Amino acid sequence: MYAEVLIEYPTKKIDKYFTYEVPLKMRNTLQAGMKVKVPFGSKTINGFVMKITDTFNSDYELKEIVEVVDPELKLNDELMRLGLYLEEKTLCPKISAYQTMLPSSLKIKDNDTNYNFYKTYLMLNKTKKEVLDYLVSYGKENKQTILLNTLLKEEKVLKKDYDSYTVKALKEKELIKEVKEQEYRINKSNLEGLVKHPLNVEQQKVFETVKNTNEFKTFLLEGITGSGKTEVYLNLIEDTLNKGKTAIMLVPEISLTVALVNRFYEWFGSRVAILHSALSNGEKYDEYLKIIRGEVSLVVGTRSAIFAPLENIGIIIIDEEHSDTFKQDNMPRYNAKDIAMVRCKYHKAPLVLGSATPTLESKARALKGVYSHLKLTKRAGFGTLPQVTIVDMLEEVKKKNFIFSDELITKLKMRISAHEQAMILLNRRGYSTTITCSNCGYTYKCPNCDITLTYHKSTNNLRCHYCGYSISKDSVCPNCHEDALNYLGLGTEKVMEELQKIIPEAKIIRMDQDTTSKKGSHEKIIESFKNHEYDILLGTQMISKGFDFPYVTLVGIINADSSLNIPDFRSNERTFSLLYQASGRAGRSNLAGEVILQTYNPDNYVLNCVKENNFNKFFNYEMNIRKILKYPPYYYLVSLKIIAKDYDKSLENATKIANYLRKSISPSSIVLGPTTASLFKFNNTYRFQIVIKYRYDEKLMSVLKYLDNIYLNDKDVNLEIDIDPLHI
DNA sequence: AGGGCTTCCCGA
DNA sequence: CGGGAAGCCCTC
Repeated sequence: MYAEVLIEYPTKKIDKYFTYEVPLKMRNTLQAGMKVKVPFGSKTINGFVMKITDTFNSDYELKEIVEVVDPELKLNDELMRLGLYLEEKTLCPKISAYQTMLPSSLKIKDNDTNYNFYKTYLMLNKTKKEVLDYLVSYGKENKQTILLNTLLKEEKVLKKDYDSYTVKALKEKELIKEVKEQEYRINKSNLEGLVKHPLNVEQQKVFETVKNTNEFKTFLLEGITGSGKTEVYLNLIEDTLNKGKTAIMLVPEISLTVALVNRFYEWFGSRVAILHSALSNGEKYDEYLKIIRGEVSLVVGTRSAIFAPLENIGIIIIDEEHSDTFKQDNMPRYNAKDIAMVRCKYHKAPLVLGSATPTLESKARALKGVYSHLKLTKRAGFGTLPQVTIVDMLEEVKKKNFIFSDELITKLKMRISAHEQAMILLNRRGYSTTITCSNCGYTYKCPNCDITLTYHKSTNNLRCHYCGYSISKDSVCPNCHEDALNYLGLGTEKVMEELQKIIPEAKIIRMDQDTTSKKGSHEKIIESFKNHEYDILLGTQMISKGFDFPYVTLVGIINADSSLNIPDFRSNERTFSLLYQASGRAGRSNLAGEVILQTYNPDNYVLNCVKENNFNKFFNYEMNIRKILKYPPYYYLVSLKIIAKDYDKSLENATKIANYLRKSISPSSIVLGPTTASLFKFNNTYRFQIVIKYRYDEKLMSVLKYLDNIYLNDKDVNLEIDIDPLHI
């Protein structure tokens, strides 16, 4: 008996089957889909069993599998096939596909850690009568008798709640014993306070439509902000679980969705497992065990939760389907939406994609009838859509208002004195984005990347937001030694400082990457703002996502147009979605909401669509651009990045690849480039990019595979292929 | 990926 | 002629 094993080094070079002999003792237990330890070269490392075979015909000597890492964590047939699909579609090593599916705690480096988690309990070691007799004869009361009395009433108690001396004494008298029990680190029962809001007519209709689907079908649920999509999801999941099936619910980022997750615990309690990157390895392992053991029927999580090893899936829901986070930007470059489709097809289950601002791809498919189009057009409850005002900052600058318009300040003051709350969004962290010397023109730049360094005042240093490089700031220009350093560009730190000066009575809290680096800090900030400990929440786009603050009546957006200038064909779409989502934070209760967009381009079409709360108008406008420029959803894209330490080598190879592509793929496909990639110099490597636009190209995949293979063996030049990239 | 083995270049 | 760095190739 032999096993075909993949070695756990995620490199294409050794991503092939190695044959091992299965030792006698494993012949009944070993199965495909299990992790094993195998001798490889000079050491023992993790491997992954792909196949069990009876025959082996080659002449080299085989080694034996050492042991099974964790026989419980075995991938089922569906996921094994999904791994091969992933390799095919994203050109990733097979092993990295399987590594994404299994909890990272089982990767090589943690080889010897036992992730099972135990708690120690104390129990009586004698009959109750014997203990009672002992207590009577003992006569007095002390810590020991208190513990014994408790154990007469309760079967077991946690050891750590009692002092070790008492426990030791009673153990020596053989009156009590210790027992260890495996426990899950996350242990939620149904949270208190469940309120099931009755569905309104629209919600009910959506619910009924999806609920009665017993085949694979993709639904696009387009619902305006505050229209109660979550309520529909909860009902659909409940219905699915009642049918004895399981469900996956994907959200973009869990740390920002604590309230949503709690809502799931309220409804489904211990039937929920959560999976996301902020969990510790142990927590992930436990949640995974619950799923594998069939103890939960609902998995709520981020991107990789789409691989949850559930059986009998009855529905998959992807909330905020327009979010970029569903696509992984390193190996394997998969999109959870694609995986969801494959899994739903396999299980003959419906897939629900929900958003207020769906991707153009999804909406176009819905309009074509490829997806079934569902709509929620009314805010549930009291809320109304906010009034949006565009403020022309060119006019404000004439009045010497460089950051805040008069209107925004007046309204902020008004809202605060009315004891309401406001949010201010600025999509840049730090203090100022550039420091330039006005004497010699020197600008601080990252030595590894081709970008300016951002100044952080709180730490008094300059940082590269790409590679993390940081240096402390000098008091004079490091080049000409003049005291002429200028702070250009706005960051959240500076906006906070200025705002506090203008409205000293306001209690402001800042939320961006710098104030949320600690675990649980998101939650803390959100909680304290929700409890009205602050008047203003100031932050980057992380404050725009799905929060529900009933007292927020004003949202101000500084530099609303800044993200329009990013050279990416999706920047309009992203800007619209960001501004629309942010606007949606205002006026979610019976208090009317208002949004102020500050911009230097007041006539911009995208901003005016936001002002009108008109996604359809934006959609039609943007679709037209995409059609003319041959971008998705009219064309598919592939991006190739050629990365090398040496500039000439990078360009030379990029040119070679582009020429080869033009010759080899279908003439109907378009090859653009090579051009410098958007991050041209990053971490001391030079990066060129080629973009392929195609509609249908039979040869493309095999050509890409061929190129990918060639560059495997080139140690100087790296080729990264991204199929259906979200950023180019 | 990482280790071991070969090759290649330079010094006294 | 030796040593050390750099390149190459194998791992079931």
